[in-house]
Amino acid sequence: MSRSTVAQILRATDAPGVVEVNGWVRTKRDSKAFSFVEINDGSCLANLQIIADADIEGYAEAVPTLRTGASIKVTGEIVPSQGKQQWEMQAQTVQLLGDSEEDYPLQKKGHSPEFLRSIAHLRPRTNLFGAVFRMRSRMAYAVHQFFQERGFVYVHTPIITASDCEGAGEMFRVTTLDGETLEKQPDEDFFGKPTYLTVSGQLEGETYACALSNIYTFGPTFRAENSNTTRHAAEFWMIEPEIAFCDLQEDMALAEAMIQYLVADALEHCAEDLKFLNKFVDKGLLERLEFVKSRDFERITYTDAVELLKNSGHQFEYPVEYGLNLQSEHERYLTEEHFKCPVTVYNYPQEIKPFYMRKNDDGKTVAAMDLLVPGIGEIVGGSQREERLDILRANLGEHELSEEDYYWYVDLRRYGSVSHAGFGLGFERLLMFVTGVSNIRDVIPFPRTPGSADF
RNA sequence: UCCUCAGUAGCUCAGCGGUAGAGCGGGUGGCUGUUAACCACUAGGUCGUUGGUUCGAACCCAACCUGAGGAGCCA
Repeated sequence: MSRSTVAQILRATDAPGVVEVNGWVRTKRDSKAFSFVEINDGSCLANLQIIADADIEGYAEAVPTLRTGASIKVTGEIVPSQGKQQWEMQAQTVQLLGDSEEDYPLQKKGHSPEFLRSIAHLRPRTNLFGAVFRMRSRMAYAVHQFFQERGFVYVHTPIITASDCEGAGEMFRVTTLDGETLEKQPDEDFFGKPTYLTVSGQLEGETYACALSNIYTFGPTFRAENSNTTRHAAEFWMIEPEIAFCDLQEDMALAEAMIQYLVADALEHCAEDLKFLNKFVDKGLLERLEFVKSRDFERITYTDAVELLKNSGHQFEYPVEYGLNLQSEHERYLTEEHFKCPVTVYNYPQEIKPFYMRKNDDGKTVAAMDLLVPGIGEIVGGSQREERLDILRANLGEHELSEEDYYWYVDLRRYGSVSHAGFGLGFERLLMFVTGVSNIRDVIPFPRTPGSADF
């Protein structure tokens, strides 16, 4: 007899016969002579309903005291259900694998996401988190598929780094020294110099793009910002492609194509989970995803966006002025009110952007872009990189950065420099967009946020 | 970091100055096909912490802790 997953059984077109299945009890309903037991093994959203007659092997030991959360092994024949599901199991034997104590916190009823965060080790057993994390896995696979199909090379940039990708945020210090030694003898540290957890693999990624042409990274990223919002985490996963012989227009096109590819992949491969999320989490989800999949994204320059906002007649809390950063409310207006679709804003004033972004011919702006989506805001940030040696050196000076620290980055411009561009896509923000889940802490298994690193 | 709101049973919440409540979950019993099953009975609480006001505080005041939402920073 073969061991089956719930997904294999429920997706069968022909009756699978007698099988063994293992899982965790979601709910049980007793009658006098038999019990209904529903089990879930995470292989899909739906449960398998098991009919356990009171006289089968193992019933007396296992079933009467069976509680939600317990793990069981059941064998039996898969038969058409008399109820609303297609298949159910007529059990022949049942065995308790692991009892669940009576204070098991997950109930059949809905729980708040805040409560479920406090039991992050058990929340994957819920429908919501099962759906989210199956989709997380599928989206990670689709990211690789998207780039591999296009001939991109996957590069593992370092987690521990001595270089700061300016503009990316505060860094976590990595050290083996105690506080006092760290202050007095920093050169005695493990690496002989101050080191940090990476805030971006971009600078290292550029070096590989300037050799392998098209590369991407996909790995954990760390920001020590004291950010307390629904879309920031101290540890998150980021995808950073870097493309040689590429300008900003191509860069934007790649970012847009990637979002559409991932949305289409989710619609095709996560239909059951999406249907659930559409029903219980975000009623407009499926409609929005279908829309994003098929419709071209909008593009607007920063300068035009500022004009548009100024002339919108809309009262904003914060001022709209050339040279100021666009606030959340401005970005929301663009993507949610005005265009009502994803929008890429590009060509930002150089004063508000980091040293490595390429100066445009107007002398005022740099070739930067942010891709904004409704409900979340910025999901992608990218730019064409400054490939001209003299201008890059001048930029370093203007930002009071030392060329010594960045010598290897500058070298790329000394030996066969080429135009190149790239972007960073926040994997969790993509997941929020694709699942409709509104808090980043609910799309990463064990979220790390200021003051919180449990589990 | 700033602003706002909230902490009462395992969970969701009611009570808002006068003896601590409900539904669900748990336990016990019943029920021949259920689907968040149903019916009956039952156990379960330092009302976030500390201090204050009051004859009396879950309730009013202060500080702190924890959580959430918004802002900034960004992915």
